[in-house]
Amino acid sequence: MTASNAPEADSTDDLVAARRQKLRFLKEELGVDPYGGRVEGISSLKDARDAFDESAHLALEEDPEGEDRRPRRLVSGRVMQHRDMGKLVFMTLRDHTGDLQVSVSKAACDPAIFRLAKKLDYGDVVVAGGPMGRTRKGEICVWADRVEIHAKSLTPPPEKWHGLSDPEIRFRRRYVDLHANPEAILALQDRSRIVSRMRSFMERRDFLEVETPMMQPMAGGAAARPFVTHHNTLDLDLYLRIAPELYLKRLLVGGLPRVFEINRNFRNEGVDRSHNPEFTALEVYEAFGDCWTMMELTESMLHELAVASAEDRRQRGDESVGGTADAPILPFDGIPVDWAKPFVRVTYSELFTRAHGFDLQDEAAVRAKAAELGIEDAATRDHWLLVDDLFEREAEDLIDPARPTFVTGYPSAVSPLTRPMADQPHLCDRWDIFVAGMEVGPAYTELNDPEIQQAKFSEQLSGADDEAEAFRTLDEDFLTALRVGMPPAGGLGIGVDRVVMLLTGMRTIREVIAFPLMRPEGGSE
RNA sequence: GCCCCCGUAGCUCAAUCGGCAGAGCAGCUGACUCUUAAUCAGCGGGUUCUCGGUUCGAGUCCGAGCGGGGGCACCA
Repeated sequence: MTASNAPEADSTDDLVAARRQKLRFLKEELGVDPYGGRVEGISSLKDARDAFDESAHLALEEDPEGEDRRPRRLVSGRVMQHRDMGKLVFMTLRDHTGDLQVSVSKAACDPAIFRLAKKLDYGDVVVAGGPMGRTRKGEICVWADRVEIHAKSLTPPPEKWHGLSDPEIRFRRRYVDLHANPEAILALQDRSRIVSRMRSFMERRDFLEVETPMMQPMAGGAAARPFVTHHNTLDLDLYLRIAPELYLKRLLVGGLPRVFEINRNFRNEGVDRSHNPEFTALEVYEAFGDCWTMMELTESMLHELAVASAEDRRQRGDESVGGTADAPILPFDGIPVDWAKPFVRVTYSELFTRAHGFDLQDEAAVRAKAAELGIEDAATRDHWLLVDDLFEREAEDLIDPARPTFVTGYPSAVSPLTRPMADQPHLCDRWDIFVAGMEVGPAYTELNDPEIQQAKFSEQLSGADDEAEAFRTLDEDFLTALRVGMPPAGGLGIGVDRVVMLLTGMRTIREVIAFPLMRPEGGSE
């Protein structure tokens, strides 16, 4: 790592220098603190706009000498536009609720205030107060007699018309993106609302929210590569969790019959449009339930969330929302996703047969097809693993992307924590829900027989390659817990980020995560 | 990890066949009491991602690296 933290000489310097010059002017000429302080009684820009009173405005128009009944508001925001007309300054402020114009007339305010208003830059954080009125062109605005700067922006902002579109800068400097692109802040507000409704739904169903370890001595509950970290004083390697499952089940053993957790999982895998290395999952366990009670719960919850999101979006004038109040259609990546109940249900084996023309139990046909598709070890690998390969390659594509779809009855071989079906043990009581081509989450009738569980763990370990073996170890304590006795249960995992994508129409997972992972800039070693 | 594409002013983008690196916005100076991407007059602004190569000459061609986008793989 060599030298230069020093800013390089480019035109940024000139732009910053101009702003520093104004900073000095504010301090020395106007005697104001350009970094402000506490302010009481600030209205959001939306509330201020809503407070505008047409009759009070008109009354004053007709009789300028009469009583001014216009409501006064104090607002704050970032300067997004600034038009200096000489003795009249117009600026547009932006906050988390939208934009509002502030108009400053030389005749109507203190000379020092007017000098400050003229000197403001795009990006400055200001507070302005005055009566709510209209301009001659009809624009609702604050006719400000109070203007203060509360944070001088030293950094030149993005271009006002085209804005900031370079995804590299958008996600690296999200704080700029969020005020430059109103959709960005909307996505995070929508996310918050969706998660809050999820939580409220689970609480209404009498589930208890819990928090289980994110740092685990063994990374269990899923087959994914974990991140490794280290505890110094204990001299202990720890894994960032890949799933909370094994701990939530311990709580079932302990006697909490309905638990859920909304929190981060970490998987050391590739990054793409629908995968961020840390992602938020809703995980649910219900004693004496099964994957079918989880199906009802999931359908009701997602439907409720979709209805609420559609309503939010309609209210803000989003014309892309279709369908009816109870059966909204929310477009995602060009697909009009229809959230009407009931969602589609289809069995794994039916989809398989439709895709390939033979039954998934027909081992010879499966091996032949796998060989034809060039799948490795088509002759020797486990039949059911090949089945799942074939399923993922062809059968998933047959699911209607415009309808939330439950695919039921997965092979037991790919679901080691799931109870096999009594009448056909090669399949198990598990489903996955797909929406718009994305896997949103699976649910299971959980395995609570410690003997079968132990056998399945061992089987899975023996099939692991060297790399997998390095972090997949048998969780003895979990088996001990099962031997204490876990009630039969239904379990569910939902990818929260993906649900938010679907309900907000955001095409990439990064849009719905405040700070998605980016490789560090100028990354030498 | 693999394949394809991209990286030019603060931002959004041009630059013909390899021939003096440009525009709009923003910035600076000035004018303007009703603007809405305000307008008008004038002025500045570049390591063309980095390093190396080919060439009389490289933003442009070649190689390597860094970063980004898309796809594949990985991902119960």
